[in-house]
Amino acid sequence: MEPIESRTTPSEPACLLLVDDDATFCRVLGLALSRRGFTVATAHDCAAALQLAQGTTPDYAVVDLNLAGDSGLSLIPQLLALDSMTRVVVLTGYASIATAVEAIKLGAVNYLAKPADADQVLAAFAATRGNPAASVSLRPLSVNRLEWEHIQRVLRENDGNISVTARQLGMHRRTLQRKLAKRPVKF
Amino acid sequence: MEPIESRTTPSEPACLLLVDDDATFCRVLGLALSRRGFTVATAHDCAAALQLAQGTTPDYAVVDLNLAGDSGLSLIPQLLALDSMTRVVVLTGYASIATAVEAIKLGAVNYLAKPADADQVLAAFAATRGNPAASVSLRPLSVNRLEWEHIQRVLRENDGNISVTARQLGMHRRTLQRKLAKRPVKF
DNA sequence: TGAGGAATGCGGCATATTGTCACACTCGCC
DNA sequence: GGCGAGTGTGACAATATGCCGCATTCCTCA
Repeated sequence: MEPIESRTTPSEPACLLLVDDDATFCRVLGLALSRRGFTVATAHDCAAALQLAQGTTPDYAVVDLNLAGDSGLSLIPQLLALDSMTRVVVLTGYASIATAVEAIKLGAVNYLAKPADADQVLAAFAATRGNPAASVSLRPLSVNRLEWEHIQRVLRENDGNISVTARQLGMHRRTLQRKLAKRPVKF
Repeated sequence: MEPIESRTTPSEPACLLLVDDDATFCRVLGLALSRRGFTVATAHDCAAALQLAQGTTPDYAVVDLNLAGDSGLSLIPQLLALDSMTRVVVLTGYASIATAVEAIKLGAVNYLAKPADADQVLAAFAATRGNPAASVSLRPLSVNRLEWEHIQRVLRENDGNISVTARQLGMHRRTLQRKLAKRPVKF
């Protein structure tokens, strides 16, 4: 009901660190976030992320888990060591309850599964203990839309390999083919 | 690989509170845990659980989420208020990342999805920051799993209102009911 | 050069899921 | 009491899916 509260102050734009090894994803989400008033810095691996964070400690951070090399999980305490006030949300395409539990224990304020848009990320930042509804997005994705996004994302990660994707997604290859054949993405 | 470390001391049996509205489940898991050296007390709702905890503050607690009436989620801070040293593990048949995040934020040390046996529960108690007992899978969610997570999240946002949730999800109410009635976790 | 191995595209079913309608019931409310 | 909204359930047709098979292409490797 209430509008999403922006945590940015107009006089002083909040600094946000975006860590994801997918350059395209970084660009798209980064642009969306900067349009919402954040000063966005992006990094594609842990080392670069830390270097950026040491330069200007970010107020917010969005980190992917499956970075090349080590896990983004280890980045959480490192960022918090630099500034314990940083609000870190984990955003990953390889979501699992186990890593979610770990991420929160390590100090992340929230945990999102891709696909997620900028508004969902903002809502995730706003989440506080005892106020779970903070992750409320005004319009949740329809299950079909969500499925489509997810399929596209995993397919891309597998370089378009339909067989592997179908296996990972727990569906039959024939079924995946048929879903992909249907161009119209249902609302 | 390494053997599960029991946290019970043989000289002084640890007290464990088991909260689940399923009487049969309580009996089976309770028996298994008591055989492993715990003094087990069981409760089927929040009120009874709190009453027991006020009598003898438990060292460990296993709480289900979907108790009749209010959520077991609210039980976590209440138990910790009585004794902040209590190690609380959430064990639910309707596991989702959203509730897992909430549970950990509220102070639970771990979060398990049913079905889980006594040994898994013990391992969950032993889990500490940086030493995740749970296996971290680096695999994308199956579409079914993703759908389930999404449904649970939206359903929670709507305070369990099935009709509204179905509309937001773009699926028929009847279909949502059938999905919810079905076995919750599919790989 | 030819034999695996893996992916792909597609047809055809049997089975499972879903959409749709209908009906009864419970609440909270005016 | 009547109204609107939500819920649980059954029945049935329309789709979707799982699962087979087969032909084809593209690799790799001996």
